[in-house]
Amino acid sequence: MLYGLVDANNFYVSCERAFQPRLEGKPVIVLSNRDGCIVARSNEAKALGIKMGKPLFECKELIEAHNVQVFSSNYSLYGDMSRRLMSTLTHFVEEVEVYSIDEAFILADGYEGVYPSIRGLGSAIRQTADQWLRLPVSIGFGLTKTLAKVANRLAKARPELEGVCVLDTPGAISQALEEYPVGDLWGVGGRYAGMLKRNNITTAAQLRDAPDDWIRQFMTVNGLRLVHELRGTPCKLLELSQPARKSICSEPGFGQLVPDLETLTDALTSHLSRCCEKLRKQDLLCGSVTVYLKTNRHRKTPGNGLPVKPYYNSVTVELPHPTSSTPALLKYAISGLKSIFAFGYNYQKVGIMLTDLVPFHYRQKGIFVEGPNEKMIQLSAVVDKINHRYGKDKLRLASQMYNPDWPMKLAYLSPKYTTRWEDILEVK
DNA sequence: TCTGGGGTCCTAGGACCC
DNA sequence: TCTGGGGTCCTAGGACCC
Repeated sequence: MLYGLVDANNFYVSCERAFQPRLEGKPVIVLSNRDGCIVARSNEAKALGIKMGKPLFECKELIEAHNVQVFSSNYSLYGDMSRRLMSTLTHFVEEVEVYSIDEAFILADGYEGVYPSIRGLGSAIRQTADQWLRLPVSIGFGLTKTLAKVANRLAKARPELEGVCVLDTPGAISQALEEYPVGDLWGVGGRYAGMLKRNNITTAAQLRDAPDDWIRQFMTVNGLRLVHELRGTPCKLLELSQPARKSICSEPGFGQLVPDLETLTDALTSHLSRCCEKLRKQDLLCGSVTVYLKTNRHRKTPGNGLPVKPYYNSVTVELPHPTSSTPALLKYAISGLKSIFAFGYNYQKVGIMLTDLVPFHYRQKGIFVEGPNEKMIQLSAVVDKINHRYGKDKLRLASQMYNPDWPMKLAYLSPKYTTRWEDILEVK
């Protein structure tokens, strides 16, 4: 039995390319929400030295000099392509864990009769993803999820493997781990990588051979699980059903600095509406709401170079009973915002987080307080339906002003090829 | 002289993931 | 001028209980 990790290469870029073949072979990048940072790059863009997470404006010159093709995030398209990719996988294996928008773990077991080898299974998946979706994917197989991750990265890095890497023998595993930088392991971020380096651990093999007590002490039980997985003992199993969400949040920036409570309330209403839609879509109720407010930490005062008066504050308001009604939650959110608002700052973000989530069917009426207002919840569901049909925010609360001056930065958006009738390609 | 020994719950902070 | 937006898990320490 082997774990497999199927990962779409440069996923967002590949989604754009699937519908615009002229982008093949050219440097392409995709931006974060509101066109702020670079979140996906084609191999050609990577080769130019365009870094992940860099703000767009810092790369302007490089982009113009090399005619890099730029796209805003088109989540309708990426989400739909992701769903199609995951459903393609179920044609090959029974057990699929959707791990992220572009990755899935699979369990490859008992397919020897169908495919000549595990490599054969991998190649078949790759070929089908290309044929059905025009998505390039890489596949790694290993004794554990962590080893499958390692194999996946090798499949991407070594062209001679043709997108499929199998680590199923002690020799192959050891050799791979001896050359594998410890910082590239799943579960080792910048902090741990630095700490490990100071202790002369630079390869995955050295980490695998470190004493358990030491790992436990400095990397907690998560580190210990990682080490056991490297040794071939599965500690992270396939999660076939999506675990219930524990929180839902929204904290997009404004794209400009905001000093007044009125505009903050407007933004808060908009974020909350978004969160509540997610909440209802997942059939959940929310028991408490946290609001936070912050200034821009990047902004510096000219002259001394110190950050402009920073401010951060947050407040959590518990609801008398869980609800998913937008107006009901908004009342508490706005009272929270008022309690932490301070004059004299230019705010960059107002964020909102819904926590204490419970499934809708758990709702119960309190003994001394009224239960969730069923009519208000039904009303919100109707609003969702109407907005789904006629467009985002067609129906909205009055405190969410309609402000056409706000620059909605999505300058490079591609059509929603697969989810909007008007955007479907025509074949002539 | 000698000053108990269990628990639970909550929060903040730190690490990580895509 | 312009700097992403979601999530998860673990631990230590404090408050409180009997």
